[in-house]
Amino acid sequence: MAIDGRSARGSATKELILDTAMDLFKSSGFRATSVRDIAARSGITHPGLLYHFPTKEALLMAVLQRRDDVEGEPVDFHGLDGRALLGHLVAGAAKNATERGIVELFANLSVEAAAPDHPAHEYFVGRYTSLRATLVEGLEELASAHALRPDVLPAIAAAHLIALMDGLQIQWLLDPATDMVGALSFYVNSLLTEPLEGI
Amino acid sequence: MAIDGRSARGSATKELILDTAMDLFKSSGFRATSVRDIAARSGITHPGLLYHFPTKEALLMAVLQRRDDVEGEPVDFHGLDGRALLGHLVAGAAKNATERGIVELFANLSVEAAAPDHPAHEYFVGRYTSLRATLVEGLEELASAHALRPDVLPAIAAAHLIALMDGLQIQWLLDPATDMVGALSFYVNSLLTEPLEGI
DNA sequence: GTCTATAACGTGATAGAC
DNA sequence: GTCTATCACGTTATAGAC
Repeated sequence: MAIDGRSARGSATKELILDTAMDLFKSSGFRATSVRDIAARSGITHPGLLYHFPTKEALLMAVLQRRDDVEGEPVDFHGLDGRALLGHLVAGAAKNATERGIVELFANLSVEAAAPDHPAHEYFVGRYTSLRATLVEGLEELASAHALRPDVLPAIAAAHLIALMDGLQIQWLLDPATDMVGALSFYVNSLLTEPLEGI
Repeated sequence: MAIDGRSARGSATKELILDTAMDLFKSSGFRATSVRDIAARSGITHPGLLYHFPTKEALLMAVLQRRDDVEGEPVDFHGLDGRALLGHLVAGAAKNATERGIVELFANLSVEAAAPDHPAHEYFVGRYTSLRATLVEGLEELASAHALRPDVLPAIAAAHLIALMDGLQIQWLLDPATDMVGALSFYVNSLLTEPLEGI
């Protein structure tokens, strides 16, 4: 809403801190990264950092929010037709398979944030609710276009798709030989009367 | 191998510590539980505990091992025919839905243990490998009995089943209204020519 | 507004008395 | 086998200089 893109989000120092934090969260995970580490790599001391972000968890939330704002990735699938939506899902899995750090981060956070008192709890609940709703919508659209096999229930298939993405990530983290993309696209195609092109 | 069942596993104090640790790991998770907490609830001091289990991680491994020994649950599905195997999978999900603490514990550990240097890494890799192999075996048996729909690939379906169990648990932890058992049994029945009785 | 210095606490782990 | 005492470290948070 501001005229220059910077003041809308905060100072340059804030941006630097956010970049550094995201890097370290990716490569080392949230819990294993200390506020001191992030501060040192940002060229300031750790209380200096805590002036900008009062707690480590506030910093985490800012990183997550900015990732959504910048990449628009996690749930911003609206406006796509059903087949494109499923294609993006598979493409997202393929992209994840090139970034182990961020997969670890989100896998860890998803389960950490299961605790109702976790600072990112509401964020993840909203993220999952929104993604699920988008998927149900896309699948229902496909159903009315007779592009879905007749025994597919959109509500259940949506839960399956999300569960497969999460669960396959765990298997892939434990054993990098796991073919996340192959397993996911096999399921996607099992929903459709006509297979998705190019996968 | 010892004559009385006790000395095979350790002293009564060890058993008490293991019980207490499992309780606390279930209710608060591994990382949020301190060695001091476990020791206090066991009626000893924390160096007293560390005499029996030299590190917190050694204690964790002992808890995991004992759970396997006592319940024989996680991967000891051998000797079951394919349909019974799938039934036990669904029954396990139903049982999990009554014990939030242990679902949180294993969900947390699965992703924590994705790090190759985690003390439980090999344990979880072995656990997943073994479960997957058992499932592939059971599904192949069903395939040769023509009990499987013709387009089902055992290797992929096995990965799907494990991923669905893990992924649905995450959704259920974030939103307890999630129907883990329904979603899992729907997938199981979608594999079979004849639906599983009683689900 | 921004940061340095420091506090106050909890953690896992160890040394050595009993 | 269990204890007291202590260590070194990481954590969040605050007081106050610039």
